[in-house]
Amino acid sequence: MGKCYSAAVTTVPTGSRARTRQAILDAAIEVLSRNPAAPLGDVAAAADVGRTTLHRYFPERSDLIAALKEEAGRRLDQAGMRARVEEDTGAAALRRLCQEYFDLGDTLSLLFQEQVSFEAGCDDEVESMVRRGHADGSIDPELPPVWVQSLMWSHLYAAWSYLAETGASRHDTLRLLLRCVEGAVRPLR
Amino acid sequence: MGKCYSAAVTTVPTGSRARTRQAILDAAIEVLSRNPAAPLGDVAAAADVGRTTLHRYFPERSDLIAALKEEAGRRLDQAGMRARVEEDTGAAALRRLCQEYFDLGDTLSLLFQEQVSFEAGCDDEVESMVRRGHADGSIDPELPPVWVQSLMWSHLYAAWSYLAETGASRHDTLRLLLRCVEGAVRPLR
DNA sequence: CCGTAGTGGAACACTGATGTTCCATAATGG
DNA sequence: CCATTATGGAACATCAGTGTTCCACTACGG
Repeated sequence: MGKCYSAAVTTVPTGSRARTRQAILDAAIEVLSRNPAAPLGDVAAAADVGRTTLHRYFPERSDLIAALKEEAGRRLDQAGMRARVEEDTGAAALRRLCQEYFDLGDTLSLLFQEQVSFEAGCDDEVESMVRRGHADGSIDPELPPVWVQSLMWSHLYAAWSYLAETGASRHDTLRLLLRCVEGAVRPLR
Repeated sequence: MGKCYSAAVTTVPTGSRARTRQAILDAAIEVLSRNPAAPLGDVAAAADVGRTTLHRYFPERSDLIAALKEEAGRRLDQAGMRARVEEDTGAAALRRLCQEYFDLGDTLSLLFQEQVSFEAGCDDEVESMVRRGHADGSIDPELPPVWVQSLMWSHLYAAWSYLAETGASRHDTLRLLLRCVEGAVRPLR
């Protein structure tokens, strides 16, 4: 909000354009995360813009989807950065990554609903994180990196749906999430 | 397959009708589990029937969906029966339940894709199973039953997507699944 | 105060999915 | 072998979402 882009030389959004564009993207994330087949009119309404305007920014639905993937990818990357996955034990890093992803909220739901494959997320870093966990004994060596990744996403999904179903607090849900991921990946004894 | 219904008095499927109907349902599960928005023509094609025939059995799309929910619910129930969730420790029962659900295959994917809420599954039995686990020390009492249920589903999702992504063997995937559910729910020490 | 950028609304053509009707063709059972 | 039953295909009207065009309105900066 209120972020001010210094005008670039190329055809880059002036203040107002950027704001509208962002409003549309935010609305799209919110609406399409609940129903991936929602009509564009609904997105426009949620963004508080006319359908015409939406088409002005994203001529075709696929353009919007593409921009959405990009946006989600960006947020995912940022979350990955914040988690500093290369520090500490593998399990501790995984814990931080889960927390950061958890905080993404609707963006997360979008990733589940749409086909935005999770490969988007920095695959390699996660893999090396898991391998480090294997080595330092914080992650069971029997669990392949890809599996751990799959596991993390599914736990995030669990947490998200638990939140939606029970109306539990974000805080408690996060605790359960981290507690169970920890238990799932650590060596059995 | 080959199940023979004794002709009832009311308008009940004769042999052939039942078979066609079932073929359509099976195809619908397969097709719609991959793309919930797939056109009915695709379902008909997968079932090796004309679109006309499909409409003869399910006049509207919503009718097909309803029948699908019913079918999925039935299979879910059967799986629940087979798991005998009221026997053994809570964790052992949970383990069996996971395995039975895992074996449902496409039906499972359908449950994820469609909005067929998981409440369909025998909620109460699962809850008492978890409570039993709390009591017998095989499931961490800090984990609410609904959370455990959420967790189970998400692990099943993880397993399914892992299978799809990596082409790992069903057997190995199941092992990972059970291993991690076990670790996730058992008391920390 | 005027010009421009950004916008919204109405109207339109187009497309793909849907649901219906009608008819011709197997298959099935008595 | 004939009547019933189940089916597939073609043609059709309908509908919702999409993408486009055009015009009017507003805000804002020079």
